[in-house]
Amino acid sequence: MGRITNGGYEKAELKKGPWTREEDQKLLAYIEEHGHGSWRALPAKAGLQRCGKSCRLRWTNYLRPDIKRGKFSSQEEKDIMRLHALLGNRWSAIATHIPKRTDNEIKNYWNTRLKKRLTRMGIDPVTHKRKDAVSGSSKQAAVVSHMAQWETARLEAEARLVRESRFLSSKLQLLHKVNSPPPLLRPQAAPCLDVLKVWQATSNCNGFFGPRGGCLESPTSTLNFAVNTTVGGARGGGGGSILDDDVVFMNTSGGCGGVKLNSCVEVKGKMDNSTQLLHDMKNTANYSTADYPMDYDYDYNLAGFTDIGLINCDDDENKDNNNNKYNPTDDNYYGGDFEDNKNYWSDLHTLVSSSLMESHVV
DNA sequence: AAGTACTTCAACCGCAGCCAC
DNA sequence: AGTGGCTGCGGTTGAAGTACT
Repeated sequence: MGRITNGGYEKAELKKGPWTREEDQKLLAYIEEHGHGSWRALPAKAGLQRCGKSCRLRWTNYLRPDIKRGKFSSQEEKDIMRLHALLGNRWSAIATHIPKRTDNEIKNYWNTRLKKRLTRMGIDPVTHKRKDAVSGSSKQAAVVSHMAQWETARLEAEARLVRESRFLSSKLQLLHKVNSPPPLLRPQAAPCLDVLKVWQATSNCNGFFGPRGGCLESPTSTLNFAVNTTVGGARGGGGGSILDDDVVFMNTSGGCGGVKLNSCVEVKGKMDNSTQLLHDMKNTANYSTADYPMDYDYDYNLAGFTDIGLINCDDDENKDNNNNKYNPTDDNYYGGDFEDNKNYWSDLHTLVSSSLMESHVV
């Protein structure tokens, strides 16, 4: 090889390719003992002939104890569909909303299965519209764009929280060292300023708001990870305290068509629990024209989105593959081969697209 | 049984962005 | 402001597994 990449800090003789059990054990043992700290320094300390990047990837995508492996549930499929329709190929953002799944796993699942199924149905997996349909109206495009903007704003807020929590994070890691168990860092439910959460919350579906309360966690969610690393006590259950930090939420004084999203996302002060946060978000979701922070010239009925998750949405349907209630990745699960599942996918697509089309009240 | 095509997914690559200096 | 270290992200690859002929 002899190749030096990434600015030259990754040396050439490092091992590549699949990880062995022994390597996994070394990495796990080291992180359990010390936390990962600097990924660059980790391989030498852990006795691994790998680059830090490879170690990070292995940990993030495979070894972390809070990763759910195995087949995706139908609820997860639907969530991915909705999120992809909204966010596009922003896998890390999507992973933020799919508990215990990594961005890599979701990306693979999309590329190898969901995208193909949509394509075979004549649905453009990029636009989520039927290929023979007229290319979307500008309003629909605006809706998607604005929702993506909203999510972007939220992610920016997340990033800021992460930055601001780093100081505390390092201190807590020290505490972990003293008071084991060390940072196996199971991300607990972190409150999430999340429009999708609102959709779910306003429906009867148990999706993102599981029995534990608002449990939006992702192995790759920097917010979740950081928040939990930082706060430790920021538990789910909807009532857990969130970071003692500024909270971003929607401007409530914008008025219809008046306020750009960027100006709407602002620090409004400190909020002491996610229940309050959710309450505010739900109020926002009640599409009061005056409250809704987007600047297009029609009302945007979020309630339309809540319907997306309602098919097959009872808890029984959401049993994961561990109890083998169904095999959601098997095309046969929905009653035969792909053609037989057309209804399922058609319904899903209809919900995704119709909620975009019909969700505004003219 | 053997060869080929297809599928899956762990892992890699390179870029972008953040941060410290 | 510029630079380098480092991490995170999305696209891509390729080995292994599976299905098909």
